[in-house]
Amino acid sequence: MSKRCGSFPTLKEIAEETGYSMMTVSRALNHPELVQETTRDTILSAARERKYYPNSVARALSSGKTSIIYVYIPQDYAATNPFFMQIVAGLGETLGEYSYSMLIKRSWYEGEVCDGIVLMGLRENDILKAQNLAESKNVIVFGHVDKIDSIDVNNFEGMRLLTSHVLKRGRKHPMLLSIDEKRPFVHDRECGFLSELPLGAEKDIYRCANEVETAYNFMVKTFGNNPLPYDAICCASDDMALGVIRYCRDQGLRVPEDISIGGFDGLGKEQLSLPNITTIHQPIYEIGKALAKRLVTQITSTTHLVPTCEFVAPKIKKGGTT
Amino acid sequence: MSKRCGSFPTLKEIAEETGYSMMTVSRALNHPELVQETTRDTILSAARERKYYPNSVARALSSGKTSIIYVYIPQDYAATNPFFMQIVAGLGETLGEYSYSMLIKRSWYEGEVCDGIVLMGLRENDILKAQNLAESKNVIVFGHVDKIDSIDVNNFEGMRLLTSHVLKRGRKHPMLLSIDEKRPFVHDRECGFLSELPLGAEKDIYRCANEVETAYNFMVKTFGNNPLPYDAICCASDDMALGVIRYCRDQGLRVPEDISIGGFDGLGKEQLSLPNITTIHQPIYEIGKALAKRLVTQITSTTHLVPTCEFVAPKIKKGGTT
DNA sequence: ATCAATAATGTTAACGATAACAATTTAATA
DNA sequence: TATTAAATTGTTATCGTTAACATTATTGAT
Repeated sequence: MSKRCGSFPTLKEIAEETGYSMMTVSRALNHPELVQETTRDTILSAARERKYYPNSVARALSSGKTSIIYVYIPQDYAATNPFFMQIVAGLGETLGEYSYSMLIKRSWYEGEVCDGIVLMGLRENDILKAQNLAESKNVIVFGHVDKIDSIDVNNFEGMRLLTSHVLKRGRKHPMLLSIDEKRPFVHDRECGFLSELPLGAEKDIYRCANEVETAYNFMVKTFGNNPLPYDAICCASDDMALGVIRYCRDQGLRVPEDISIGGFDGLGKEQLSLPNITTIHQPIYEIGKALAKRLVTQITSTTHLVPTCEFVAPKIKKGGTT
Repeated sequence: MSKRCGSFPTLKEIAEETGYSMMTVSRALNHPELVQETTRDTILSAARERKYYPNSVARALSSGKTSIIYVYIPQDYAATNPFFMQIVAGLGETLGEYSYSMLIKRSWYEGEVCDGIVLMGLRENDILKAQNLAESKNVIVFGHVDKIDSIDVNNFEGMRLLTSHVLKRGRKHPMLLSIDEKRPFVHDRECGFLSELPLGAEKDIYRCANEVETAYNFMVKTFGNNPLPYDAICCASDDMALGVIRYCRDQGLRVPEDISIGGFDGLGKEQLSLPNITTIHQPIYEIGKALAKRLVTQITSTTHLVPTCEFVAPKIKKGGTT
């Protein structure tokens, strides 16, 4: 049978039992310094004995503060995506420290009642809605968005690092296997790749869907059994790198002796290959914590904060494939 | 600056604008069949135009229903633990289908206001509290608990499967590297191991902490460079199996030619070894979905449901280590 | 045409807490 | 001692919505 609130007392009952007004009871619990010591003791011990717990819903309605942060995980990503799971873990960790709870949602609209909102994986057509939302609510975004407080991985720098790394190891002709989506992070990674190469390297960028199988098939279809015109392959994800490694080995190429292969993400998949893939590690968990901290700052700040986008530089995690 | 509810209208304002009472507006939105078609149209279009969104907090206070499910992830587990993340993902998936939201918490007390509660990873001293809680609230537990609706992996059957598998492959003397914790799931796995062996096999159960390094060190300390008196090692987790594999290879033993090694969990770690570890795969994501479904049933049921513990049998995922 | 049943809307009172202001008591100062 | 400031407690209104009951309008049956 559906169970209701149980038998816990309300503030009113505690007030009646102790003979004080509801307001004094409320104060004894929330602002004990405003209440005389003796009454405070009376009230607090009565509350403890009768197992009084404040009703968070009533409190939220009255005070306008919910202590709840809405976290939106876009529906078009699997909920088990380690990327989002790590961010959520980081968020939860830090929000908890500030006594905020985290409400996970998979679709969003403008009318939610909460103290703050975390958005991530925004698509082009969500951005305007998000900027709107940010005018009346405390919002923080994972990913680079104008006019909203946001934190992003420096994808440009990440791919620049990887490209520079293979060049330093003596490779002359790297290609980039990029992701077949029009997303800012993809573009940034491509620019990072180009920044380390002479003009004209655009032709060395290839694109396909971000999956092991697809990357493998793409390589087969594009290069078949012909000799590869490249001596290094930078991949926009570790998944793709796994597919590419398989293709190269199929072709009898030794990694890293004959060809260098680098990945991007560093969320664990790089360990699925032996030797481990050299990858660009995104500190996702730490970013989750940083997002939470910034959001709390925004909520508790009394002055208007200028929206800022912070870029976190990822680090290279050297494996054995380069 | 801390931002408030923004400029969204309340139900009262919609009522005033359309000339109807608040109650009629409320009904038009929640029980449209009770309202005349013409008024319904007037109200609904006004609501849409003015971007009215019901205040979920007020609704919850008034109706006593929050549409929120509290999910407790024990504090002594990392929030990034794939085990919990997978369950949470499954929970979120199914709860969303029933329009429930999921509030992630890391510590719990009895006075929460919510429609239902999911508990997992309960310790001995939490169980009584949980049973208490379940008397007045809708509670479901991951893990076997008396008197509360719960779902658990059949750990006995899982380890029995693994043990039986290595025996069928011709091994004669398997040992079990179990986890050094007094938890029911550990005990069940040990019993599953024993069930396939002749009496006296208790002496073949060893225990250490559930970590790669610890398992490796334990093996070094226990068996050193002496010849192993076993031809198969069942491990209570894939992490431990990884440590054991390293030890065996250090000793010059070939896996699986000289010795069979099996793991438990099947959450991805089994792929970190080449060949992949033969493991017992726990369908955690599906269990998350099942937990959600059972909880929703409990919430919406009008009759008292007898608490049941459902055991889900895990399946063996054959790798190359046995 | 009358009355009962039904449909459509309205009124009042919660839900459980806190904010804002009012009143009282106590302490401190001149 | 008078007077004011500070500390303590109380009163009232409010947050935005829905449940329960009350009213009015409409329909159908006799």
